[in-house]
Amino acid sequence: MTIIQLEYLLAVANCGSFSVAAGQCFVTQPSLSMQIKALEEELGVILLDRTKKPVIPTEVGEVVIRNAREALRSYNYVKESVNELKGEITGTLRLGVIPTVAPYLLHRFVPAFIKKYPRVELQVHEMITELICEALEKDSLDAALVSGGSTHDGIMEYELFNDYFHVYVSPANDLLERSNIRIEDIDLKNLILLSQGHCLRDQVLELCAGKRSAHSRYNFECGSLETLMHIVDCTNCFTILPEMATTYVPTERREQIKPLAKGAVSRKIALAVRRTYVKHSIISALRNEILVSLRNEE
Amino acid sequence: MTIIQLEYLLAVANCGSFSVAAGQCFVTQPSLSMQIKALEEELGVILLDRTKKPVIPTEVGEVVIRNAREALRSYNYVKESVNELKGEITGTLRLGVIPTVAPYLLHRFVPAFIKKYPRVELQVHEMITELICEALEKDSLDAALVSGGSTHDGIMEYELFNDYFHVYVSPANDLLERSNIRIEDIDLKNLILLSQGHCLRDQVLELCAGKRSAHSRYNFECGSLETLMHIVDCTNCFTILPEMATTYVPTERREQIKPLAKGAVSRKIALAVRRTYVKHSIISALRNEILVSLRNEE
DNA sequence: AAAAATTTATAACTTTGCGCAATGAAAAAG
DNA sequence: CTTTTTCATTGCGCAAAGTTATAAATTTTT
Repeated sequence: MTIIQLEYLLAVANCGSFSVAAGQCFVTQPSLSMQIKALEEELGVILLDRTKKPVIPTEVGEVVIRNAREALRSYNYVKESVNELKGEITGTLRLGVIPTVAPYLLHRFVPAFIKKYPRVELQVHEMITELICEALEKDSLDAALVSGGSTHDGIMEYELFNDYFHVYVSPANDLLERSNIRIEDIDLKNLILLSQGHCLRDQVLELCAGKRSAHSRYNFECGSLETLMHIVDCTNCFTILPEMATTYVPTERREQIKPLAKGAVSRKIALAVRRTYVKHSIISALRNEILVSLRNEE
Repeated sequence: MTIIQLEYLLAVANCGSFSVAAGQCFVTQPSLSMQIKALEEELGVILLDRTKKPVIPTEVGEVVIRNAREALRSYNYVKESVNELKGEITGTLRLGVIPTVAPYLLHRFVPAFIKKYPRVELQVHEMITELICEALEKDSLDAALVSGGSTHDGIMEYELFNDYFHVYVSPANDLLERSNIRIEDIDLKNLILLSQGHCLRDQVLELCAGKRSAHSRYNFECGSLETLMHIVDCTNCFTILPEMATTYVPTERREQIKPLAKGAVSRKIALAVRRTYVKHSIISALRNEILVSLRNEE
């Protein structure tokens, strides 16, 4: 049983395919297959059910995979601990970012970060919260930028800042005249939402909970806030945006942004990590860099 | 960084010598030296100070060794978990036993155990509690039979049974006439003890705490209870024995054994394991076998 | 203090194991 | 039924880890 074999096993477990896993591990498929086979022979059990598509772990496989993940974690921490002692910020950082944060935050800190830490390979993956949580637990992400409070048990969050909600109103909507809007003023019929899976959608729905009127008859559900705004512009609807997203609204449309009356309504942007995370120094460098970038732009 | 390199590193850390470590790892010394060197080069730090005899870890080395131990633990648990699932009791069990327990307990369960679990290689090491604790923490023992409550923090104890204290009196001593003896009757001047390091010695001293008279003028301190009894026999002294040790006193000397008046004075024999121990199935099989052997002989 | 022994490092050679390319077999998709 | 996809099998090459032999340095012995 080698570390490589465990890595290959986890790769297959993560993506459900020998050939895809082989690609991710940068080896050929036969090479990976042989190693998995050797591992199964040594342990004396079948770990993966190849008859199913996608390939799924057997009962024993589930247990071995769970323990192998833990083993690789502590194994990698040996190297990591040396880097920490040396004060070196080196290695790969796989960062997940939710789609409603990525376009408004990444460009603020990424350039400075990669310049300051040239020995860190930063991999950014845009994905929704649910996938981020899975990935953090599976150790296929090291950290993620998410909306606070939307993660599971095994995940820890470092709060970064508050992101206040605003209403973005169509020029054709009556609310355009108002200087600020109360939640009570909102008519769900004219509210356009992000598609399912986005935590911002859930937060907006939460915000309007208690309002019993029917949802938007348009039922536009789209994947990016930019699209959402464009739809608002050409209907008589409105949507709710986080402050971040309002920064890049062109001047001629600034009038359409209205703060929510009771200003304390916000989401908290947080840096999420596995509870037993390992890359302490890189991640604290990242956290610091994000906070610095925010301070600079205020 | 390979698992082998970490194993070699731990071997050196445990025995303080490259050549001895190589022997323990069943490879030649150059082979081990090369691997350690490769590991140091990869991590970019010196792990071992070879100028000292015995070889000691550097500051970074200490950290790496600690984390490497943890990594190997979880690594080995992958295999172990499969054995548990298969219900197979296989592998090596390194069992430490304190010297005041070994001669009276081992023969009761070892034969049955090795017969019942032929695929377990049982290695018994007689050593004092302090060394046992170190060995459990360093993962160079899997489990140990000790006197309850004498272990450190990272160690967990499964209590097995009570072992009551008795007084063993010289035929020349006045106490010989008594049917039982109170602690108050004990004159420390005539008490013979085991040598330092034995937990039984400390327990006996604890028992007599508060008594302020001088210790035995003979100051015999010996390493085995058998020797202790022989010395008692040819002086006018006495000693305190656990019940286990009285089982094999010849009939003609049985008169010399006196229970302690308040019968609740005992040590508890326990099976000690590291808090994060791994060989669950073997160890629970062992525990069970010991308990069965006790039941059979009562 | 010199000699012997012990311990770690280095060098040359051998073996083992992992990866690759090519190919076969079986199942899923068209 | 054919085509495509996916995993398994085979044979070959290279790199990594092991071995023996030997050097260098330190400790122990005489």
